[in-house]
Amino acid sequence: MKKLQFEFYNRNVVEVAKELLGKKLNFGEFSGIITEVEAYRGFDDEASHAYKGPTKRSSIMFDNPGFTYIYLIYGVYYCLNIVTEEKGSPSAVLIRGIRLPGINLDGPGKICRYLGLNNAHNGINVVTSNELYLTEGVKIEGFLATPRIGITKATDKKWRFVMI
DNA sequence: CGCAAGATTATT
DNA sequence: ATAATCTTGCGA
Repeated sequence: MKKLQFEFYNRNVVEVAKELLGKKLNFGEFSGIITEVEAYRGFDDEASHAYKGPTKRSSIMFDNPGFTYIYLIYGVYYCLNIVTEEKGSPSAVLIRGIRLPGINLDGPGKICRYLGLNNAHNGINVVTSNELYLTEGVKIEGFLATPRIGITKATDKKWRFVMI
């Protein structure tokens, strides 16, 4: 199946987040439908890792779209993001939920634990990689927009999107 | 150099 | 409600 191209990711992060719902996430032998995402954008979003400018961890969010951003949270769980928007415009979509045949994964930590994603998979180009990439998935009925989970700042932004 | 807080989850 | 557990980021 054809991979989602550079142009898909090179757009407003909120738009990309919404459209990622129903898309298929392929990693090795795994292939699951994305059911829940959150958008994070630098500069005007206090909850973003990129809010205070590029750092060692968040600098990839400032770079080209279509790359993975994987980080360790609370020293315990990894979270998978896809970088969006043009170089210099920090933003990323956090993958919070996917559905595999026979199993439902809700929560970014569970996804990475189940799939075996870790910092070795940080910075993968999902447009060209054959190990980790996204393809067209299912047509969705619709989605809900809610405040994001697990953050203490910018909770007024409804940038969490859940597939119905 | 030291320390507090963090885009989470399982358990009490 | 809280522990687990470590990297980042900020202050001294």
